[in-house]
Amino acid sequence: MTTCLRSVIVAGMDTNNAASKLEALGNPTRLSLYRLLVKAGHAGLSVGACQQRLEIAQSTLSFHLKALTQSGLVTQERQSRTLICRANFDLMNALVGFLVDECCADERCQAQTPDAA
Amino acid sequence: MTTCLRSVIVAGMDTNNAASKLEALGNPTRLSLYRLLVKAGHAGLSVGACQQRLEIAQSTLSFHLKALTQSGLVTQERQSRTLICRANFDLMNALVGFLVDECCADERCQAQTPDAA
DNA sequence: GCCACATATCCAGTTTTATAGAATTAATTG
DNA sequence: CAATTAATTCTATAAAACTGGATATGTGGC
Repeated sequence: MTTCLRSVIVAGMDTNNAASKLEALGNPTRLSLYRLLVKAGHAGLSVGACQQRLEIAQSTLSFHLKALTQSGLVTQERQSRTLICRANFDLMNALVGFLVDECCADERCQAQTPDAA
Repeated sequence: MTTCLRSVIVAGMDTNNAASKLEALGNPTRLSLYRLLVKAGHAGLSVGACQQRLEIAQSTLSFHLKALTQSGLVTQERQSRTLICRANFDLMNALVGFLVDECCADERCQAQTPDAA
């Protein structure tokens, strides 16, 4: 149905912005962590729960988690002693949108943007 | 309409695979290059044309282009003396699909996968 | 075969990541 | 305030990425 899939909105995203987010996801440990949170959905997971599942050193997890939260792809909410982590789905959608933005702008393409130059 | 957008197929993608592709896109220079090719669509662009637009050293472009082609995100076709580069849209779709795969598997979600565990 | 063109590889140097043990901060409970 | 739990920061080290100048390779024309 969609060749260039363009069904999401690109909101306030530029190249450097998007690159830093993709870089955050471009590490096996961080991607595993992110996907763990994607699966967990709105409920999220505590840092400790993530550590148990990923089986990596605490400091290593903290290092990668920091990268994901700083990029905005993961949000955190304190619940007394534990920190709940959640995937930021809106940002993911914006990122995906950016990747396919202006897809085939110089060509005919089934899924052209209405506002493409 | 879709909260977790899941309209593409995840084909032969695993975490390490996806991470290496995301890493390839997670650099401003490479992301600019990739988006240049996305805009160019099926017609693609020669390496020289990319260099003119990006204004970086030849060796630097070659370095980044190699990363993109090795990851499979960009394909190349020789036309006599020039190399035409094209974005691999199918792989991009697979990558996006992987990112949102099993989205909210542990939660109710509008766009659940039919085969999710 | 030689020359011009298009692109890749080699080779530094510099900067950035990734890892994890040890120490530290922060929040809760008694 | 001492003890406990949860998570981060400090520190060091090894590995990898990024850059661009110089050089090499492949391609086509004369």
